[in-house]
Amino acid sequence: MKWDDLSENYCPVARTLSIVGDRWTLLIIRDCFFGLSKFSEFQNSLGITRHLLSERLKRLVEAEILEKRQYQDRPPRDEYVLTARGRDLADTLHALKKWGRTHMPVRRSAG
Amino acid sequence: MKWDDLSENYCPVARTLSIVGDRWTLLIIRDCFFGLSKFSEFQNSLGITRHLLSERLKRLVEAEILEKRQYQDRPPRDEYVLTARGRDLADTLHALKKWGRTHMPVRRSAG
DNA sequence: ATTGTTAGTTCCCAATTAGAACCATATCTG
DNA sequence: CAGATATGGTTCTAATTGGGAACTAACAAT
Repeated sequence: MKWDDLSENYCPVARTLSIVGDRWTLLIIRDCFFGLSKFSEFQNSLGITRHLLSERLKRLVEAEILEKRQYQDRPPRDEYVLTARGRDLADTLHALKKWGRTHMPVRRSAG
Repeated sequence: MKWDDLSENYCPVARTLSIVGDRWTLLIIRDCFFGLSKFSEFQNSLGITRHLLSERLKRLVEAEILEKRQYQDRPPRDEYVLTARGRDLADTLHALKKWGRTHMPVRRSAG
């Protein structure tokens, strides 16, 4: 199956998943909602390899979910920030959060 | 990264994604909401290989999102139906659907 | 000039996925 | 009963994707 084909699927769930349906993407977007924006911040937060992070960020920029912005000149530094489209994924993240809290509570050791 | 480790993550989004965050799982669950329940129904709907479908269904049963039920004796036939836990993923699917409709509309040919 | 930092890219090996073939159980046809 | 068909898988091999380390580039600090 080619996942890009899903972007033309009749089902809107499938179309959305063609962009955010892989293992890392929604975690990156979650981090954006937490205010992270720099390459190294994502990397430290997620433990993702630079290789994959680079690729995923590129896809998210192409999908106009993130916007790449140079925030300083010397040295040139970019940050990745949510677009309006990206911010609209808040509902999805809230739903995932709610399900996790309800159905996968963390048992924490006493104390 | 071992995705099973995510199930212990402090973040409920990450915990949820440890189960449903791969490429096929949410599409299978979507099909369950549409009323599909048999192995071959999922296979025809998704174009997934039997191998992967088998593996994903097993994981979903282990995660108690689907329940495997024998619905006839001779020949023995099973169906996979959503549990209460599984039905609670409705919000997530609705959020994905809404985003897809809004941000990835299908351009259909005229007529 | 050397070291450090950020943001990547390249390379190679491991793990996952795809696709086809195979197997088990049971029904149907004759 | 033999042979064909259907469902629900498992097994095998090849291709794709992911992981991890090393390398590169631009610049700052010392």
